[in-house]
Amino acid sequence: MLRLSKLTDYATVILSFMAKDETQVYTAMEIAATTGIAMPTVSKILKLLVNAKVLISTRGAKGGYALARAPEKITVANVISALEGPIALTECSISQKGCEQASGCGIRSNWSLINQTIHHALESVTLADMIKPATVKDTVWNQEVMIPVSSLYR
Amino acid sequence: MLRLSKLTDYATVILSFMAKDETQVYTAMEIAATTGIAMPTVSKILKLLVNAKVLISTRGAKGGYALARAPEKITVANVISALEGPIALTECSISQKGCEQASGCGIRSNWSLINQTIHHALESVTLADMIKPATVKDTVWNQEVMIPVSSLYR
DNA sequence: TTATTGTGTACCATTATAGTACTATTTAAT
DNA sequence: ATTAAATAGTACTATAATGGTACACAATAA
Repeated sequence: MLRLSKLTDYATVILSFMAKDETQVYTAMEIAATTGIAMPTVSKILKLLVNAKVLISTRGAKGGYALARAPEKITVANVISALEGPIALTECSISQKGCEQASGCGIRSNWSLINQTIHHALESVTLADMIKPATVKDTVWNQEVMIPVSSLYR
Repeated sequence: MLRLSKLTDYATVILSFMAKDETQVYTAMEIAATTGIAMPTVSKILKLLVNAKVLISTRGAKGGYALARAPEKITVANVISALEGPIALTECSISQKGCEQASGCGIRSNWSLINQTIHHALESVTLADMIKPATVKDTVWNQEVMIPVSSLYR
């Protein structure tokens, strides 16, 4: 099904909430209460997003989390790789060890092209796009977004 | 990691082997022997590919499997959905049940755009592309393939 | 009629995921 | 200083998904 993990899904919900006021500092508890996601789970996700530098945290009393940069600069690819590690479809796109299929492994380099295409697609959508009303009109999606595949080689 | 299952990976190996002679009928055993994938696993994958109409099978003695159509007409999206069901990133892109996040679910329709983009990317690559030598030169990838996102709404 | 080959379903073991718990660390307020 | 409010990090557990296997059934050619 080519699915994302539930945690990644939650992360987008959390981030889209936080993006409503991009400079405000939210505590994990606030976020849990507003989104309806269980507190420990929220906490786990926030930690991962901090490690990936999508969020910044301040510890101690009056601490909390805030976006590390403007929603326009946070891509879906950022979020996914924060939660799930490198974006790649097949095992051997990440590590090559022990991949010795007897036949037909000129495939690999072609997979990597597909990976890049998808990665590119995911990088072209930002958090700002995601919180726009979905009226399709005047979203970035409506402006003939084109993906020049050759640009992947640069 | 946005990963594909191992079975899907195997499927591409199997199909790229079969595409070498697109009209020949191969038995599951032959395929297992050539690819080095365990026979029962090969069999399972072949069954799924038949159900998805990527392969056709003939039963009985002298039976076996062959491509259902030319490699140019078999897309990566076909293969993935055969093995993993509908291509969609989030649960609620498939079934909507019980998705009542307290806040911020104008997101969903935007996810569906991303889904479509990725689906489109996967449909633009065929089995024929995958078995081409990976020399990048004169692959379809080198011809400024562009994906007009607005076309997704048609 | 028999050997060969695919079909379908059910099952099990292993792994990954989601979720939880707990301890340590940092900072603001008193 | 001390306390309370927060995040950080790590380790653990239960559940679900995945990969892989087994077996009875169906179809076809010789």
